[in-house]
Amino acid sequence: MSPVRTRNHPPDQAGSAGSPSARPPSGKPPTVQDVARLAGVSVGTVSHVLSNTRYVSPETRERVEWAIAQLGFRPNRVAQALISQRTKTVGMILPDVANPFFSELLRGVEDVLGAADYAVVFGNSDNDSVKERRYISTFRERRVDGMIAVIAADTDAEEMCALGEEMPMVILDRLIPGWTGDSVVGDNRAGMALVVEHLLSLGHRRIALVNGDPRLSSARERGEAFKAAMLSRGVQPVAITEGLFTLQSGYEQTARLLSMHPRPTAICTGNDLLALGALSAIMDAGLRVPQDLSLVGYDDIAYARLAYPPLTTVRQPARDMGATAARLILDRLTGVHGVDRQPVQMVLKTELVVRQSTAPPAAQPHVRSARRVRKRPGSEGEPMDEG
Amino acid sequence: MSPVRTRNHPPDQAGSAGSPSARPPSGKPPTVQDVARLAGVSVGTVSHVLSNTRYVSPETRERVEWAIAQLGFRPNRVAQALISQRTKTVGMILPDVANPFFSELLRGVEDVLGAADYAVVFGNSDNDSVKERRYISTFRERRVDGMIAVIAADTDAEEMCALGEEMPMVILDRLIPGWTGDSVVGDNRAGMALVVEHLLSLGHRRIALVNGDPRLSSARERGEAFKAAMLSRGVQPVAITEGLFTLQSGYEQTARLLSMHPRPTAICTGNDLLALGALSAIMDAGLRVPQDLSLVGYDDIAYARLAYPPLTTVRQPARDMGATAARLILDRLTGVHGVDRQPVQMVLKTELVVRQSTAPPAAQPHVRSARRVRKRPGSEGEPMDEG
DNA sequence: ACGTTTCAATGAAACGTTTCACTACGCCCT
DNA sequence: AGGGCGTAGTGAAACGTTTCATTGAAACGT
Repeated sequence: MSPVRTRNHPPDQAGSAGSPSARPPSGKPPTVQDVARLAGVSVGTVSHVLSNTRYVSPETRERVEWAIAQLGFRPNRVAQALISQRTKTVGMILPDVANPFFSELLRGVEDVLGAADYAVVFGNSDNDSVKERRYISTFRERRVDGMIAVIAADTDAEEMCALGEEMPMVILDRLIPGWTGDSVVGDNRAGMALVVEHLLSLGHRRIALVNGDPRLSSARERGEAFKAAMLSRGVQPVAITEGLFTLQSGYEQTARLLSMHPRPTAICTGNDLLALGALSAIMDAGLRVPQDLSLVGYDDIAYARLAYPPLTTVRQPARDMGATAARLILDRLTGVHGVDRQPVQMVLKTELVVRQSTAPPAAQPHVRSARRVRKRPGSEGEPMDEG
Repeated sequence: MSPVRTRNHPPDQAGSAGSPSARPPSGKPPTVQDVARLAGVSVGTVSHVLSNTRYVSPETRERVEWAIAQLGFRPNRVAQALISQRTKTVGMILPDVANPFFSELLRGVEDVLGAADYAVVFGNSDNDSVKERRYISTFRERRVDGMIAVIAADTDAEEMCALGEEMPMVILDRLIPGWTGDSVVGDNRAGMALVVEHLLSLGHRRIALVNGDPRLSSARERGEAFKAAMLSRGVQPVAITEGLFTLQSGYEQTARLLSMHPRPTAICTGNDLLALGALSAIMDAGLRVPQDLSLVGYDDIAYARLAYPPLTTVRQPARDMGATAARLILDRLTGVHGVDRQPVQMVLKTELVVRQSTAPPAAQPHVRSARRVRKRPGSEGEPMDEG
């Protein structure tokens, strides 16, 4: 049929051509050179076959593809990256993958980038801007094509902006004053407003807020929205306390609140970890949720629903947020707009998920003896960490 | 003091030498060439200064370091990788980062590898061997130095072994028959034996097991250990059911078990997600834990402790397991033993964590009307996913 | 004074791709 | 017949490092 070229072995039999590991175990993986030699063509031609970069005659193409299959050749992406100046890699910085909210973000990021044949490298900053800087530095040395970051509380804005000038970058979940590039956040103000609305409409008037670190925009915005929503309805917050976005901090802040007289009838929190910590403190105090006290979380991590009682909370579409950030990066990297489209700030919708941790306030709050005393978490050698 | 070399600008003033961004924004990052030119030396010398690969005279070294600082030079790791054939990158495959057990593993891996200046790239297989294969393939193209994998249920053993021949590889959490390379697992048999021991000594005799996919070694070993431990004490399991390691599956399996007459007095589970699902089913049936039924989890994910009641469970040192796997990889990559040391199978200790979901069985199990009926999870548009 | 050794630094090759300028060749047109 | 042209393929340069053989100079011994 096709004239057999004579330079080298033609694909005489398709017998072993389908087997991807038919190459001799020569130690090192085969290169385009090997393929070119076996197919009897130049390396340029092999490259063009691989990347569909130019027309190659059917016979030649077939020979090359046969040689590729024969050798089990896989292009070396390191070399590709060096020449093309694109690693098809995106770096992600987040405080802690073990935190369910962040791991959900990461999952969303990886879903989108993985499907686009990008690799994700990530680092845990532990909310420490020094670690954060270190990861950013190695990511730059590795020539990632872009970065997605959930920044620490004390991250330097100028530094980030400078970085944003250098490569596509998306700030995720937490804004930073002065950042003018792409960002993806949940609608913190709307979310917290829904919470306040919910509690007020249940009849609560003595409402407190247990919040995270107010240097984080997420905590700050939720805190401000809490105040604003309360005041706009003519209700004064009974207390606003701040700490970290951790179980431990939730426990401690709440324990303090519970000693107020009179007690709040409802507690809002800056995230679900705080709420779960609060729940422990409330139970340890011998109080019931929601009969004695209503409690609301924020984020709707998977475990909010599994708590007892299941937490009323504000759902943030964490996976979606991650996916959106990834799509923004991809858009800059491969999109038609090019790197210099207008920066966008995506604010994703949040919604109130009413479960069983909220109810109308008791007619008159009463102190009751501990119905069932749990040991304080942190005893029996179980420190309350960020979980 | 030192004779000023005349080829180029000497470091006349240290004034701006400390500022890392003193270079002109020339578009592309500076290279060793630029540094060499500015310092008036050859690129080879710059390389030796950077990697401490040979003695360089103090004056020359100083000039080079000055030039590096001046330009804000950072070595291009892609080029380094190409020439050195080592990317200082490790690939990790896991079923789902959003699963707290796996994200904890990943955290452990990243802690160790990040500290050793390795980057971690990862992919979610969703327990699908096709996706898994795809990630493995791209990781190979990217020339990762090694891989750590939590494999899917139907992963091909031969394929993995072949891969293990090619690069350092550690199998994590789930063994695979025929795998002879490094592996890190928790001591599933010992862990489950502790559970059985605990329940028996509380007086339980009607004990059931709710398990995950028995094609996974983790599920299989726990199941076998359950049977063995029971039988060795002369007690027959009342039921062993299998499904997936998910909340949903835990709910469904347990719901079925609860319709048995007489009911089991205790339920063991293959992991905490199953246990949390079981907990929902039990509460939906109007039963109390531990008064009517004892329940035990496995893994001790962070949320086991936050459930109501806090779960008695077997603690697996997930972060440690990840860290150990990472250290094994590092040992092969940089260790004194070299790549060809004997493979090791690390079996990490597990321990029973007794919380409040277990108690002696009621004198005579009775059916009681629903004390408090929770809506079945999965209603109100909240599917019970893997969480 | 001359050959040998040591030392610091140089310049080119190599890593495995992509891309670009070039070539050989057949074809068409006048 | 000869020039122009489109086509399929070639070979070398380039990417930014590391490494290795080489060089030039200074030091040293006889």
